[in-house]
Amino acid sequence: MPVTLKELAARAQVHPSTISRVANHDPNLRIAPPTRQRIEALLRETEYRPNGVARGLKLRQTLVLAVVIPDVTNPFFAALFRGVEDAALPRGYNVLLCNTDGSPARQRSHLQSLHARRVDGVIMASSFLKDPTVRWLRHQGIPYVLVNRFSDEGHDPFVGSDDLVGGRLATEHLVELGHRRIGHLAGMPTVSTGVMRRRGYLAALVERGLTPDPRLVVESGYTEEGGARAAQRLLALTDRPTAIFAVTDMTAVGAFGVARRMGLRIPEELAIVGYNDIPLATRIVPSLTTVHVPIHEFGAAAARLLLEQIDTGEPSRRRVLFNPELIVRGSTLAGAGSVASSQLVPAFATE
Amino acid sequence: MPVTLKELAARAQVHPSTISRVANHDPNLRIAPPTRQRIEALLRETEYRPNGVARGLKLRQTLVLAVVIPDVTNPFFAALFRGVEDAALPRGYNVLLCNTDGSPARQRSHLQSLHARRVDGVIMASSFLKDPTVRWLRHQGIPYVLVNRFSDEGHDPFVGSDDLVGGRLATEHLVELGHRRIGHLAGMPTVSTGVMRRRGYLAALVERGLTPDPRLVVESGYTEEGGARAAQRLLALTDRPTAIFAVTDMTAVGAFGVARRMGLRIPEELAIVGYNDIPLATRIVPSLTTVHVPIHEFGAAAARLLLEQIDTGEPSRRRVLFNPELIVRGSTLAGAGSVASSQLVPAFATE
DNA sequence: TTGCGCTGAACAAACGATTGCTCTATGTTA
DNA sequence: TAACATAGAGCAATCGTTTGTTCAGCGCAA
Repeated sequence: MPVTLKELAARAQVHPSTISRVANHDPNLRIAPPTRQRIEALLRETEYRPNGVARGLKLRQTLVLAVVIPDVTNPFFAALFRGVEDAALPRGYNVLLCNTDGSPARQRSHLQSLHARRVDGVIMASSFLKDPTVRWLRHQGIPYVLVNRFSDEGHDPFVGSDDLVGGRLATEHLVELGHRRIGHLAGMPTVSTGVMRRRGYLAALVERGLTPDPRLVVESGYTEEGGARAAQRLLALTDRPTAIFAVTDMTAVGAFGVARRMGLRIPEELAIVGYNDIPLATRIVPSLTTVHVPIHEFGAAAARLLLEQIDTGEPSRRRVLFNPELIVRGSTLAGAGSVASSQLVPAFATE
Repeated sequence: MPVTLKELAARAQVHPSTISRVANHDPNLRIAPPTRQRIEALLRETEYRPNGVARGLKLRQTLVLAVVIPDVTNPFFAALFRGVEDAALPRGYNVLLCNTDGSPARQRSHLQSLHARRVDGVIMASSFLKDPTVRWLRHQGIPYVLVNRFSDEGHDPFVGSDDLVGGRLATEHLVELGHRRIGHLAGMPTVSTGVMRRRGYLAALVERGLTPDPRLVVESGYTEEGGARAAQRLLALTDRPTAIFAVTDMTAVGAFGVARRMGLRIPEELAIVGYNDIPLATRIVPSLTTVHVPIHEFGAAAARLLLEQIDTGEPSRRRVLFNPELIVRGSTLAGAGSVASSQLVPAFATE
């Protein structure tokens, strides 16, 4: 249905290659002005666009990137994706979105499919610490960038923030507020964010002279449901914590729900700190104290790092790190909610 | 880098076409058992996967779909996308995600790019009532399905719900609660959901003997910011409404923020109804009364309708409609929040 | 021995675009 | 006038698969 070079060639009475050169603005093309005009008119008239598939076959580049994440329904990953798309689009790339639901099998199957499609590069935000699929990517020579979660010894191009520092920041804040029993909704031991934030949590406790209590660390995974489940276990303890550091905002939201159903007032009876500063953090009541990371910028930086590798043809080992930043809101400091929120509301609110 | 048919052919001492037939399990292939085994062993050993690009060129199908939405950062569209992916993946399709930010120009540019890539089909959730790009899709013969928003006279394959009914449902609920002055945060007059829900709102008022007041209808668009802006205008009226029907949950959330900053208690001083029932609706306090639509199913049904067209090669005019359903929660009925929420919480909450 | 029918593969033409190279006029210079 | 440079195109290979067709060789019956 769409017009091809051959058809245009027939109509313009020239060879297809000539059309191709005109369409691609070949700089050292010698052509008679009338011929050029005839062809250009035809190109405009037919709105000719080269068949991307044929072009991809010949040029060995598809102008397609892929983003592999656990679940776009999680606002963190949605924002991350936007960062990637916003950076990739001006360069002519389109972006495939692959949700793994945290399943290694689904991840593997996605990557194989992406490889068969010859995508130009992969941005992965769903990697595990020991991740065969990451090694597979490396081995296949597919350009890739890890984002938010690193893998193995960190010998991959990576964009993220220092989760150790972030975990410490969050925990120190709670200690400074006077909390002695601080629980942790921990991520998975197979995921870098999980181990690093937990490590930051433990380091902060020890540095402040508190003795970590293993019963106060409950694995929650990264979903709201997991957070709720874990919070429930934590709050069922006879000597329950007065504060919780949740590995992500979504798990913190899960804890919120449980606290509300138990009738615990936040922050008076239970202080909660999250991680990532997703938009939802300012919409719940009280607003959520959290560790801010530039999510959109994560995606954009990852895209740039990936495109750089694609351009140079060289795999990179660059690591782009952003500083995590504590944002104090109402879930840890009564009154801070409104303060923080008035600082954070968009301009329209002050009209 | 990846292995090709030709290389395998050289190694197996057969012609590439033979390898291809074995790899594709050509049913009427006659081949000597030893040869077949030799080739199959080679295929397994090298983990051969046909080059999708070359395959796409030859077979004229890319096994790629595209989803075009305003913004995946909006939970509604994120869930919609998951619906599409979940239905398309088992059929071997991957899905491109395109965000338009509501800009017709960006939408047009995306579609042109998708066309050049020869995606097998497009699912569009960002269409306008008069939308040249929809007509362009039709004209180009690209299989497509509209979802949530319809276009033109509705002569397109479509998945969604009856927004007129939904708007009426929401408004009737408020009337029945005794509200006389009911405001409407209206969608855009260029978008079907906007006009239909507004029409439903007006119909409900008239049917219940109330006189619509034009000043109570303020255009908000579909973002939280827009909702906040519009709500602010509405609540600044001397004779301000006691209830608001917002065209979407996100705009309702914007109104929530404004109400809170103005110190208005919800639902006592201001009742709010949203639309779509996104997950956020149950996470805010009080939880949001809203018109439920099966978002994930929208996406899945759209994908099925699209694949059906791709399979048959025939454009469809089928319209898949789901019934909108009112979910009463705390933002209109004090106390209903906890009731509704206890009905809606996942199993873990009752442990 | 000729001819026929199979089997088991190879052959070759697409799919559309890109690009180094070749070729033919024409124009220029010696 | 002969030699040569240059402009303006066409030629053809290639990217990796798919698939209709051809073809060589063999067994077997007439």
